[in-house]
Amino acid sequence: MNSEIKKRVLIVEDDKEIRNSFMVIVNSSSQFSVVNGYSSCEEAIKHLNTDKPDIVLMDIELPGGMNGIKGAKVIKDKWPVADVIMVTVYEDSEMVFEALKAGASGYITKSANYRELLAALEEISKGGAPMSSKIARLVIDNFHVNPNSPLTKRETEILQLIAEGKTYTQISEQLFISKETSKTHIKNIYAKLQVKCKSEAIAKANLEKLI
Amino acid sequence: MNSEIKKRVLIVEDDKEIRNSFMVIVNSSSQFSVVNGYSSCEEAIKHLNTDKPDIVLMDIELPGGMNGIKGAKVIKDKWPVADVIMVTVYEDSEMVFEALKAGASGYITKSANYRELLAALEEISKGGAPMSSKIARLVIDNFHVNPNSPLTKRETEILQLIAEGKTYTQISEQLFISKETSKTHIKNIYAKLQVKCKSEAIAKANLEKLI
DNA sequence: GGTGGTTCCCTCGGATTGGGGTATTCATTT
DNA sequence: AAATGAATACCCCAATCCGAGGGAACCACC
Repeated sequence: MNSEIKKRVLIVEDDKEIRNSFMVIVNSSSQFSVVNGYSSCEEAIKHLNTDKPDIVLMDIELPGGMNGIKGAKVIKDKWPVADVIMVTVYEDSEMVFEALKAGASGYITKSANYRELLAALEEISKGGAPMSSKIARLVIDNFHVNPNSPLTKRETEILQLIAEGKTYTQISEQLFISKETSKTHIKNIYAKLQVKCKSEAIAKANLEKLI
Repeated sequence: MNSEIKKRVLIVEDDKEIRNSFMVIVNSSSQFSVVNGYSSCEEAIKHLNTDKPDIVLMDIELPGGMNGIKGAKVIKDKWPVADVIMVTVYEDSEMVFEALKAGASGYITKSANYRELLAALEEISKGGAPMSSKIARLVIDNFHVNPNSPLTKRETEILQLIAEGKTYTQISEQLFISKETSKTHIKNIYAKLQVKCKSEAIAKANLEKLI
């Protein structure tokens, strides 16, 4: 394959050994080539316009001012065409979701061998989202709504409308019921969720995936 | 491998040919065996307690009263230990998310050959979430927040609090600003999003992934 | 016949909301 | 030096929304 059309890979990783190891692996491929490697996000961000990466391998646990999450956000902001793959030692649930929100499209561990690393690059190149089984399941499970909701169908329906910020009046209009009925339902929701205002109800509903 | 510890696979698929083909493939594996195959969710649900499936292969486009989405919901409700894999011809975005919300843990196409089908079963057995590259990316992209938000940092922060149902007063207390300042920010948010109440703001924010 | 879900009604006062202005400070940009 | 954008703060005002307290009817499913 001609080097002109090789995908440009940028590596941000503070551990020099890992960084070099990743560089060697990536450069060994006919499809990818490393355009640069940095030990901090700040440096990487400075040279985005000249590095022009297609793919960024971003360490999450970075020393100094900017961690990988924030780094991914800035990079996606300044150079949106790049696909970001997070590289981490932990598969911590909270961190995964923060990284995804920040714009990451893949998630691999530092223990990845050359096969896994190249597979991830290939996967993201063809429009996929490389990640481990565990993380895939984590992400998918995050969509599941709680099947053990204490709320009735109608109450859930109304809770959804509350989540959209609808007022009593709007809810009653939308569901073709009286305003008083909406209020009754909401009172029952409050009792079941043990909350005392819309705010708390929505917060609790999101927490327990009731909607 | 002893048949006693084979994973019990249930197939719900109205097309007899596909159903039989899937049955043969699954039974050819040493790890899995088909406990039953039905052409409708209703039938499958009736026999859940005797079929005791570990994995359910569920067709989405099912004729009659109950489609696969609703079917998955009921099955996860009545037999929660089962992992549900949706089987479909389309990779329609809306349908994917509905299926995931309903409790599905995997998503494969009907065009899957025996390798792909068995790979999906193995993947879900080891706690993963089998899906195509395209769907993985769809799901991951769904987490990304819009980097082109018209809102400032502070406004986004306040919008998040509104989404939690907080009132002006609560917001001002939490951010250590005056109540009037919260109002000013919210007025600006309304102007930028072209909405005129909290409800619409939240709905629009969710739609455009502003938070 | 009971239970649970959904519907409807009443009263009440205090808090919240949204719309209209204006203004200061600070940092960045031009 | 001027301008812009962001964040902060204050004023007035009317509408309504909210949460809490009751009671009650209808229907479907056990």
